[in-house]
Amino acid sequence: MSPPNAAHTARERARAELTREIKEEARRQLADAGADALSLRAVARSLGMVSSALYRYFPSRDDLLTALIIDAYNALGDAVEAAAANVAAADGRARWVTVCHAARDWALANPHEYALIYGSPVPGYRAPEATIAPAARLPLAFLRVLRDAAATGRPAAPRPDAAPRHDAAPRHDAAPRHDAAPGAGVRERAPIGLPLDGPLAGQAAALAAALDEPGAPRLPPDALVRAVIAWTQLFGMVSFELFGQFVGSFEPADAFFDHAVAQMAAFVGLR
Amino acid sequence: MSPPNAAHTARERARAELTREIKEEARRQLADAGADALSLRAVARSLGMVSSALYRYFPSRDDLLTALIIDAYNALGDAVEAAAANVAAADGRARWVTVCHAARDWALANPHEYALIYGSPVPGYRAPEATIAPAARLPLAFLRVLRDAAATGRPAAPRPDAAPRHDAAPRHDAAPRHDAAPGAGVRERAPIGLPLDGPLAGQAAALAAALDEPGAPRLPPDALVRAVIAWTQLFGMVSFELFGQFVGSFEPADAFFDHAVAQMAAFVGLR
DNA sequence: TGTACATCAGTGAACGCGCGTTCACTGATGTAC
DNA sequence: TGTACATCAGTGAACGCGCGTTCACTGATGTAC
Repeated sequence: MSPPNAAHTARERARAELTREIKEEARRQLADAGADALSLRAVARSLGMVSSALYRYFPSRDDLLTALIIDAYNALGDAVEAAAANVAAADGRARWVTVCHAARDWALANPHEYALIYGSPVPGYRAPEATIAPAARLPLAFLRVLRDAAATGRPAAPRPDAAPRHDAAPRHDAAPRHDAAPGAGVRERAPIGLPLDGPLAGQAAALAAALDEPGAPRLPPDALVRAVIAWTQLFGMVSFELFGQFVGSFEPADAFFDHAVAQMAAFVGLR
Repeated sequence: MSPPNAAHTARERARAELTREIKEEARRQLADAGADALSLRAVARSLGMVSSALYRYFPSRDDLLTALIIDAYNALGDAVEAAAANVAAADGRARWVTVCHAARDWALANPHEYALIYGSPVPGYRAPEATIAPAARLPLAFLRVLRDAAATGRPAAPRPDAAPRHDAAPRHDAAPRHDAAPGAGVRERAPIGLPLDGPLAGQAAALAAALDEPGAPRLPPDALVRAVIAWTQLFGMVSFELFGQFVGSFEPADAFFDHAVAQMAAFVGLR
């Protein structure tokens, strides 16, 4: 017997295959001309079909877009989670660096899919609920790095903002990293630093509670805020790089990115 | 006699007026449907003209887009420079905060123009050279804040990453800020912190040299890199806020933004 | 101040294009008995 | 194993739409003498 949820009949296999091919071709067109230029007719043409045939697979252009968006979030989520899995949980800093690079690498390799999910919204398109969970995978992966480091690593020194040891900024290569100082970890709470004031403290506490997972320690609100700051920083950099704001300054941006990621690691308390 | 460069004849006045009106209407359509949906025909229709008449003012759709992009960069540049001018040069931290808020305010008030210049590139559109100078105004304004603070302010304490004093994150309001600690300034160079490694040090030094202005002290490469990191951070946050990535977490983002700006101020050495 | 000519703004029709979506249809694949 | 019917994929034509751009034109505004 074939695997449980697999398609059995020729029809089902053909359908799954063609659905995949349609999305592939659509992604190719995305890369050529951007999301707004994505056209059902052009996709159908490339596949040697008549445009109306696509309606057997996606009820409308927006549904195809939604599928691409979900796929993109999942591809990025896969990349980041796989990267995190390659580094020991206790080695928070190395894991952080690896995960940041995985996100950037994916974005550079798939610039139009990146633009689709992190660029300006497609006019007239409203993202449905189904995109929320895949979209959350990346930020959750980042938080997990912090949480794991806090749970398994050695607590960091009391001065969170003090300079990390003088080492070269991490090289960016494919090999998994296990070369950071053993026992590096995340501090449990920032003893020094800007305190969270009124409304932010409330938002952060609520979000931390919403992110509770059974068995895992709750992230301190301060750490959560720092993580979100780092998250925005990461995507600010990637967007600038991809969308051309670095032209004439830090381009190529590899060295800048390495350095900024190291700074961020210190900022979120990983050392 | 009328002012030197003013239009004299009725024709010239009418032309200037209509050019302005076309751009205004185009901006309105931008706000409705985004850059890709910007249509010469729709603009003409709204103005009660025939579409071909627009070609007397802009030789093509792309030229109209370019004009909007340049206007947007200049509007943002105006907003930021005006904000900076409202705070004493020596009060680096207050000036930094003000300038960051001015940028965010402009973006929130003009989301589609923001998307036009800081969002995903419009497919098929290649920004001409004429956009470079207006685009540089904002980063230059930020650097000027640092430079002025370094030149006129009191040098900061030796521990750059140490916590600033425990004050509430700055409130975000329209009034110019003069309430920060007198004599606050920027440190001349980060005595502690991640050093710049090979390629980055070279890039940063070259960029610092390229930014030289007669009479002004050259920014240390380390400070320049920190400033650029802060710049990407700022626009990462604004983009996330505008493009909807904060939905369900730090929304509204005011408190988060205030806090992050304060952290950034510390990061770039302003206190 | 008046006239003759040049410049320019705006018109209206047209070209050629591509789009998303609907619909009645044909023929192949799958299912129940 | 064979037959009758239901399901589904893909076709081809059509609807109605909007777009950017070109072109010959009319009539108003500006300029030189």
